[in-house]
Amino acid sequence: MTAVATKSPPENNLNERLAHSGLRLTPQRQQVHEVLREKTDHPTADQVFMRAKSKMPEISMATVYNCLDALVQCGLVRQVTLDRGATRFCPNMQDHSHFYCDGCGSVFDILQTISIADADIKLPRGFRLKLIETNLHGHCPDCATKAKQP
Amino acid sequence: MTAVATKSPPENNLNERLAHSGLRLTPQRQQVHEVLREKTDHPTADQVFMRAKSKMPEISMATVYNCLDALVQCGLVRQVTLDRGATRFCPNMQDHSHFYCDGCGSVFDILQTISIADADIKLPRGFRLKLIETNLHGHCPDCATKAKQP
DNA sequence: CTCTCAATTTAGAATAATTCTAAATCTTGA
DNA sequence: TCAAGATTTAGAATTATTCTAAATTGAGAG
Repeated sequence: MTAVATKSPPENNLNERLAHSGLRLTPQRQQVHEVLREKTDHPTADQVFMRAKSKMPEISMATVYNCLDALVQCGLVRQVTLDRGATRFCPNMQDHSHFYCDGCGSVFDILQTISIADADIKLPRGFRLKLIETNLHGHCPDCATKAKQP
Repeated sequence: MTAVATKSPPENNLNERLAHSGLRLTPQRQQVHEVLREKTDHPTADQVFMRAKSKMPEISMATVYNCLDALVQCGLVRQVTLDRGATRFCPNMQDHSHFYCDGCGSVFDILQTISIADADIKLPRGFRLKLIETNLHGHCPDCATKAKQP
């Protein structure tokens, strides 16, 4: 459902969203947000740290975690936990799911997904459903080929 | 799809499944499997370790991880990663999903789910889909109530 | 404009989760 | 009975995340 989400305004959106959650717009939060939007390859906190650091050398790991948490809290970033490894972060808030390759661990964006409306999930009384996270597991083309003729 | 999974035979199933993946049945693997079936509350590796240890005091953490990996590999146990915390383990292989409360972090089993067939996910050429993991996020009844009047 | 307060950032220590290592033990099949 | 390979073990090592306390920042009051 939900036709194409209202095109998210570029950057000013950030300030608004933060404010709405009672958070301030800081250069660090801006930087972290930018890093995520620049390359949407589901980086880990550590990768975000390194990328942000190249632009803003004094930024610290703790701040990166703080910023990521702030962005998640105000709904601009999603956390993606697919396996035992580090959590990844995704700035795409449009409905989409992730394909995780059990072979090589790569993550692929899959635009198709299952919306809350379509799913028609019936929860016990009192539960408030906010988000359905759909993770697809299997083999990517490369690993699927390798698996056939080892 | 897949009508009710063939009722899994009690324990002998374990040997069969392990063998099928070229793995041996060991007392430790048996114990870990038992621990998981005893209380299906999605324990972390550490919790499994403690429970197994109470029955088999010499078992080590490394072995617990080994056993869990073996059980996952041969399809008797599912890994559940819902947040930044430790991975949880679930011995219920029937289709079901997990509800994760963003408020208190509790995990609830939700029997309803979306099967591969129902979802009708269209993947790019070459991808092999093995499993759809559906994680529901939101607030459990307790936390939903608290959120209303803070 | 200056002061104060609360929010935020920072470095580094601390903790938690997971993996690795090398030696000991066990199992299986020849 | 033996050899080879699988498995377990303790503990070290690594990785991921959180915590702490001090320094910095920015907004609003006066």
